[in-house]
Amino acid sequence: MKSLQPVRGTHDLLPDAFRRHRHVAERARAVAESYGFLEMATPIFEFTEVFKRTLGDTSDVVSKEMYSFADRGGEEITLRPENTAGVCRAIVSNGLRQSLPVKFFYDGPMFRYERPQKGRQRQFHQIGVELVGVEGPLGDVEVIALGAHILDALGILDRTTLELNTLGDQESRAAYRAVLVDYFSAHRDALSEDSLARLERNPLRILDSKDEGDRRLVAGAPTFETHLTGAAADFFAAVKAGLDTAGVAYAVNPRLVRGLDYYCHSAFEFTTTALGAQGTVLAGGRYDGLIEMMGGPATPGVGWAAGIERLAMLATDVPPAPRPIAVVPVGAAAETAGLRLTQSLRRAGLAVDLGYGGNLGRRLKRADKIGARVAVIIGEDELASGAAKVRDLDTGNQSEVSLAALADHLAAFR
RNA sequence: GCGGGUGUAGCUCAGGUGGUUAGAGCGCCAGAUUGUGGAUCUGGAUGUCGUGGGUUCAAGUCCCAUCACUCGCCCCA
Repeated sequence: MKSLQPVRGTHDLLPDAFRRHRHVAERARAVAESYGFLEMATPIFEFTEVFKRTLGDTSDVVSKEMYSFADRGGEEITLRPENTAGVCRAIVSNGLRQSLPVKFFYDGPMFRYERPQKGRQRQFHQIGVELVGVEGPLGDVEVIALGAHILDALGILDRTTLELNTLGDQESRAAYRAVLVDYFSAHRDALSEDSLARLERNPLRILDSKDEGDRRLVAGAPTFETHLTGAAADFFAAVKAGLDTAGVAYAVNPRLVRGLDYYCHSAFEFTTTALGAQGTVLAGGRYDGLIEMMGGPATPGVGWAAGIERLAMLATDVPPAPRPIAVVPVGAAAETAGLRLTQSLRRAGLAVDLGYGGNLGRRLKRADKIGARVAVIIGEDELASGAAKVRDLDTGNQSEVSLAALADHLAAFR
């Protein structure tokens, strides 16, 4: 252990930050449920094979970003870098192919061994949805519309752009890939170093290169549109028409490409310019071949994931911290009565903070600092008279309320 | 994994060309107010100057390494 620092790229979530995260997750869950997506969870680690077989050996996630280790039994284990593979594994493991289609929502930590920067951490959190067992474009439309709806519920939809593209079916993609390789190979000397590597591993990736020279080449490159099979073109048209019907605005970006092997047909990204180099806020696509790659029967699927940290940085309307009622006992005799009173108020459904020590002034100061709405003061006088002092900490008004009537009186501050 | 920037108190930051006891504001603690918070006033404590080496009579200041953060690339949420 190196001193008392957290591991690089990991962060503590103290209450203020945690409240933002929780707000994002809760809003998202509520909207997802309104679309019929049910929350579920898979383990945060899986056999390494689950990710290796689905993400593709050449993807950066597999080749350099996985937290992998051998456990005590010698099993090769990996902390999940994303959750789609785990959810699909769970569908097969639990025999859920009997109940397709399934609609899942999830929320949890993911792990990637990356160089941290703004909006990028080694342990981060994602919410996401997976719709498995629907092969038609209506599935894509619903999943994308849900993403837009959640962003809207978080107050950030108007600061994002939905970029949409198609990666076609197997046939289209193979044909286009071959044409692209020919084109870029002919201009090899003009390609950037990064793109030369892409040419070997994932030539489609060259399309969204940020390099100036690459972009000039890309501008003259053959487009995917002209290489789509009729079926793939129809599928894309149906997705666009569905989004129009659902009232979801989008911009077709022919250069949008996904890095992971399992995507086909729809690829989409909600992007923003508010997060520096990390523009993607919510992204996903269709992955019809994934379960088959994993060793299961061919099963279509479509879904997306969104980074909670990124969403939390953009979210508006984050609720303020709750304001408790502070019970302030004065003097040793009142401590017991204070505890008894506190517990009875809590059982009545109120949020109550019991002051822990010091004189009256100190305890009121503490009550003020934690944002208490009212302070209930009980000392010897109050015990004798059977009525507590109730002090409104916003206005400074103070009144006497009989102990028996306290819970009802305070109900207004629940 | 590659390149740039930064690291001084809990937080935000000052500390010309090395020089003796390292500062401010906010926050924190105490008192004015031993049964009344917030405002004000008075007083107090902050700290391995990220860490480890080196140069020097002398290092917060210069050099090297390392760690962390940060910006960009790769890639991605």
